[in-house]
Amino acid sequence: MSHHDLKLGAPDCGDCPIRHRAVCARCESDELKRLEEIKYYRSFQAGQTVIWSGDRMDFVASVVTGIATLTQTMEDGRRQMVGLLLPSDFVGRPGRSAAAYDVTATTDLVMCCFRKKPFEELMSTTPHIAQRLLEMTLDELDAAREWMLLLGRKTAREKIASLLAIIARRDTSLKLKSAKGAFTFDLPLTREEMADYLGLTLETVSRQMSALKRDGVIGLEGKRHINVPNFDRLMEETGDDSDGGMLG
Amino acid sequence: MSHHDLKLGAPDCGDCPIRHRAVCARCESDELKRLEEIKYYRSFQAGQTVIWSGDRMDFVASVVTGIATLTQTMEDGRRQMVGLLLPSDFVGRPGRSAAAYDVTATTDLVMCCFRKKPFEELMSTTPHIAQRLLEMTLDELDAAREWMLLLGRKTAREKIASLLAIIARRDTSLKLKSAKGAFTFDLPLTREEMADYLGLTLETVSRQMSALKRDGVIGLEGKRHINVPNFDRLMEETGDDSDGGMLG
DNA sequence: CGCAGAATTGATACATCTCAAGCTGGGTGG
DNA sequence: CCACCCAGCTTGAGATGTATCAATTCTGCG
Repeated sequence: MSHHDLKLGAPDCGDCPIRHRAVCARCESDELKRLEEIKYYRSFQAGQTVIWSGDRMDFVASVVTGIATLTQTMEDGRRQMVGLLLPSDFVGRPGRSAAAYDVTATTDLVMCCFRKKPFEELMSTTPHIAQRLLEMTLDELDAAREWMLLLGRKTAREKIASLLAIIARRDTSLKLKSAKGAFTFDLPLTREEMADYLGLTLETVSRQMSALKRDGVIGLEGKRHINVPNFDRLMEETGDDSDGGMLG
Repeated sequence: MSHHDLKLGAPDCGDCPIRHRAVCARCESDELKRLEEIKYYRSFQAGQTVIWSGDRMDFVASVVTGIATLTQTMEDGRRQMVGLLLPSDFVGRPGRSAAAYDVTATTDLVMCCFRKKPFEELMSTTPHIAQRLLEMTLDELDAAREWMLLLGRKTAREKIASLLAIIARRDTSLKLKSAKGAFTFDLPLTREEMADYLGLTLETVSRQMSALKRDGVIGLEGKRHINVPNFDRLMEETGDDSDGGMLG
């Protein structure tokens, strides 16, 4: 364990910022207590690898703060991001001993880890964890299918617009939003990471970002700070249905 | 309900060909009994739509025999397949009232349907169903991520080879296989459906099929009957790691 | 100041798409 | 039983979007 990968005394679940959205969301206080016994925090610096595909993985975890990515790499180096993990998202698969993907911290990252064995035992005895995990997994599957449409059928411009909309929407659901109008956020990804998310090259990402700026869809301050004068305009560029598709 | 969409008296779960792989795989006989009370069979002809995206969906179901697809369609008609449902696969999401995707029978299809409300109640009381559904959903998520790599980074030739390998492998896991060597199967998809799966046009699919035939990777008898003289050769064309990635 | 990583921009190559013209095989009606 | 028909498929020629290769230009930081 390097000094960049710190195991920390974990704070109380009661104070946890993701308490109500993570895999533990539905737990009663006695269940929470049992989780606390098997949990520990780990921190990673931006750019650090959390785990390599194929490595033994003896824990599962929730992202507490920061952003991590799941990527697959082909033998010749082609890379595709297959997961973007935000606070409260879950990493690892109960019942699997090796990591299936590379997990990387793209920002400074704090994870709440559970030793896998006891976590699995806990899962089989307390339905609340399994229920919540099922719900989260179904949500991820829906997101993956949306992503497949993007990868298979959208143009480069639509892909960029879609990614910006996804990040903007997430940010907006946390912070408050100036109704309907302009707002602002920071890109948590480099151009190359955006390219890996979208199935493009970083040059194409750069060109399309410039094009969206030239056309007034977005504004750029520095490389990472984006402002969107008109969210509806951005949405038009994504190619998606206007009504966000109510799934109930 | 048209005469092509028949509701049938459902046979006994004991005789069910997917009993050991479907969502009911882990159920005890008393749980099975309760499932039997809320289940009914429906049949569809090849080409029929099971349900349209956005429609009210008051059941969930398992595919018993045949093949169905999930597809998303953009306003201008671009289509992307996001799921390929084989016998024992599950359709529908507990806790959601509307279908999120178009579901279509690509072959004649028999589904074992459960009324959604009672199914959800059953799920919350019997952990075996939820456990199995979680496992199946995690498998689907892995498959979706594999698919994302295909869509984002593989060439047309690699996409075709990958799809053929997937179908071949599935067929082989059912039927017996002539060890390592040549074998044979039927494509359950039209060229257009293959294109929708792979994020290509049907012309590109056709050209690459011809190229793989010319290069001796596959043989074609008619349009749909494929034979693979050397499975390893086909695998080399997929671009995937040689060792099938042990996930344990 | 000046270096290094990140990003932009340009010129060209190439894979796939698009549009268009035939082919093929299985089913149907005369 | 044959001719026709039509959906599914193949093949061709040319257009186009994105990748590739190659310079620059930013930006933050030691």
